[in-house]
Amino acid sequence: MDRDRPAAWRTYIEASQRLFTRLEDDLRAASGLSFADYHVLVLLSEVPGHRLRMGELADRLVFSPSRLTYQISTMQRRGLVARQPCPQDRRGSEAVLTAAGLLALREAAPHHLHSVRTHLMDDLDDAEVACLTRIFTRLGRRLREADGGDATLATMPGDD
Amino acid sequence: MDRDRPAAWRTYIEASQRLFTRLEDDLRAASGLSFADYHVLVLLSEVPGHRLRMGELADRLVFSPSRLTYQISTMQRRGLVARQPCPQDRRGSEAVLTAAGLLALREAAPHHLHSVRTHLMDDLDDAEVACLTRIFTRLGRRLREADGGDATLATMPGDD
DNA sequence: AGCACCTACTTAAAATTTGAACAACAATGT
DNA sequence: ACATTGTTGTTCAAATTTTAAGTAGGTGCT
Repeated sequence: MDRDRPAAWRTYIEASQRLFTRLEDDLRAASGLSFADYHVLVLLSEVPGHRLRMGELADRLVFSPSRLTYQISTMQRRGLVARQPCPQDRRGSEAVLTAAGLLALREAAPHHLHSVRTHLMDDLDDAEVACLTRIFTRLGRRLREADGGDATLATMPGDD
Repeated sequence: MDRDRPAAWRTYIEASQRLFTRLEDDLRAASGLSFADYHVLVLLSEVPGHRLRMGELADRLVFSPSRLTYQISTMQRRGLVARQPCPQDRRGSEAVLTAAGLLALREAAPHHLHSVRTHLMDDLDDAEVACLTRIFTRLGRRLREADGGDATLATMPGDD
């Protein structure tokens, strides 16, 4: 079984790549939103006040700070979000969901969810969904922890 | 259970993003290769003659043609691959693995595999690996079919 | 207060990716 | 042979992303 693990990894990464590409194409065609746009809107819509600090948003999106700056700037130009100075900390700013942004999300969500169902979920039985959730919940938790704490790769075994 | 499926999807995509970022950082630190570089080297190393047509390589990498052109150009500059005209079809060219490229791969592989084990595989039990493989093998097959024959070929039971 | 050092975000320049247009060739029909 | 259409890969400009500085606030120490 141990020899199958590299194969498992490659299967996973290639199919994921294809899936992301496909879902992004669908989303863009249906709503004009990129994947990143959509995720920003979802995250903001879920949070009280519909606003998040830039840094917090970057963490959740797994984006670099400057990438988020650019991302929010373009969304701001399109009226999907606004940028406001943070009251507590005058260094910071917050991204705030606008009415137009919320509307765009409400418009796009059903298409996107349908797309996710079609391309991924409908093909999975309940046990597989459970397994997927379990694996990636655990993985996500571990990686988030590692990002904060000691992240170094353990010593290399001299295997070849 | 149906309400958990969007959550499952988001868990999966966020953890995947973190994982890819992490593995790429490790790979780059250990070998100076990007994820794309590494993947190109792996694909070429596995194929007879260590050469692939540009189009074929692009398909397997899930890259656009022009992105592959750029990717191969940079690898060519670094001596990891060479570009040769295709004998059968004078329109085409092939990417060929060089000795230096093969060496770079042999050098990088153990680090990378160790990284994959550390960040993903060691955390999964056998049942989870099996589940992961099953899900993404099926998904990959379905998406490849969808990408190719839009209407007529999609429903054909392909013999591979 | 004054000063060294963080932190949060932005900006600027370089690298990468995309998308449309292109050139070279192959395949097909006349 | 010759025009017609489809493939294969490249090129160029524009959009996106990364990397490296820069800016403006905060924090803590004396």
